Amino acid sequence: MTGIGITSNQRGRNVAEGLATAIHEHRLSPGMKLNEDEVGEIFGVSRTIVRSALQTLSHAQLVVIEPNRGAFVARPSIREAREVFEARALLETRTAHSAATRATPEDIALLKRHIDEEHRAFDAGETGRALRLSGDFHIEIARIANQATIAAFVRQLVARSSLIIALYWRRRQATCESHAHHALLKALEAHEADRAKELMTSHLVDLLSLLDLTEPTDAPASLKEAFRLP
Amino acid sequence: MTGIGITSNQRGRNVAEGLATAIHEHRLSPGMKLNEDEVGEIFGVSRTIVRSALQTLSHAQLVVIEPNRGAFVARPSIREAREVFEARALLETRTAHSAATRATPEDIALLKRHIDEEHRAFDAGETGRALRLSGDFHIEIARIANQATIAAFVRQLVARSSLIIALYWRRRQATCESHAHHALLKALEAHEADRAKELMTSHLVDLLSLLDLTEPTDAPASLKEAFRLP
DNA sequence: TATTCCCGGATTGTATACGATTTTCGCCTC
DNA sequence: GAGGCGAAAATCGTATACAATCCGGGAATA
Repeated sequence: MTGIGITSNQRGRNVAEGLATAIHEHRLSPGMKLNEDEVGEIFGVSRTIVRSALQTLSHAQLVVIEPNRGAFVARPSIREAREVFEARALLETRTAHSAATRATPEDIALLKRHIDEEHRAFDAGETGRALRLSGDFHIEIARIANQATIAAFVRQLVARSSLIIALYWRRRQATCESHAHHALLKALEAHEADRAKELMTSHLVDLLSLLDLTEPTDAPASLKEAFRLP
Repeated sequence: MTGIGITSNQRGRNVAEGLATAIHEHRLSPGMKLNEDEVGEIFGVSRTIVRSALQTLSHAQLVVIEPNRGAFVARPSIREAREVFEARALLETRTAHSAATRATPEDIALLKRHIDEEHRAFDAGETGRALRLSGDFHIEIARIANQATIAAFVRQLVARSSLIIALYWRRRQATCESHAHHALLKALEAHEADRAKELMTSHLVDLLSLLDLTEPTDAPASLKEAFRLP
């Protein structure tokens, strides 16, 4: 569930999701140019559809459209990085709290499977997929909280976090992640709302503190290889 | 500043703003069909631009696009109404608090002028404009809080509130509004952050409690008359 | 009269054509 | 070799054409 906003346009939605997933899995890096013809060729659609998808992504702030110059994968500034995590702390303490009071055994089971899969992906060296799954964990909690409006914001912020991590994450200890998620899961399962809230706060503070918020190095790459085409 | 998300498309942006303002001022009612040709004719642009604008508005959840059926001004459900005000309470307590610590004399002066204009519009019987200005007051506070990420969310929520009010507001005492705004202003001016926070909370709770959250009556109308065309 | 079916008009979905703008790159000058 | 200039190529912005879909109304039937 790598959801962006609601598009009516089914094909445009598919393209947007494809690009978003690639961004979440760090196959597309911040700053990369998204040429309309090229994207269209990759997904087998016309520029009309591609433009619709790019507009969708720009609303989610995953993409920046520069007039007459084209669309680029967004490069969140240091300031934006802080803002995103601050907003997440504000919103996700709420979702964690609410999810703890509402979580059903099925929800817990789902989250467990999520963590397992995240672990497996990480052990298999599929760091991109692991990263995406780790974001999905937060989105799942927002869904359980049963507040669609806030959940939509969280989805957006998690997506942007993925770009922030791509830009500012330089250390390699990605393991702490799943420990924090496991602790959160336990709190949710025991319906300890206040504890879940605190765990979420410290988890997000941890994440932010692990970032190296200095000017990022450039990391260009090719669009086609992100989608494994010749 | 009736801002929606960032569109590159300048013309599409203008159309989106025009429609959004009309929604804020209750000239376009929830459920109204937004025919692409008709909108295009009103703004003097082709359907390409209109579609872009409608997509923008659908991301802001001011418009719902039903595949193969067209775009309609959104009709927030009772549940959505509660969710929006709950999210606003969460986000705007933060913006109020932060704005109170940061507000400069210029900010205060701007807010004062805002309230005055709101008053004037209300006294002049321009309830639509008064309504929009009252929303802008909240957006201005979010701007002063200097947290662009949260401010963008607040803008969206304020815009949706306008639809909610159009649907569920049945009493006629719109006066309480500006009293609450005035009290808030005083707290901001005195840098009483905690007080500003509490005032904001109770203001939003008040607003929600003044709504009649029962199934709304239909209120159809014509698109062209919303823009005063023959 | 109520119901179903089918067709024509209206409206949306998508591709494509063409003008506008930017980018690239060879060439000239200094 | 650096820098500036200009034309060609690449790319984006918008309108329009055509296909796909939906909607409403009238005829046929029971």
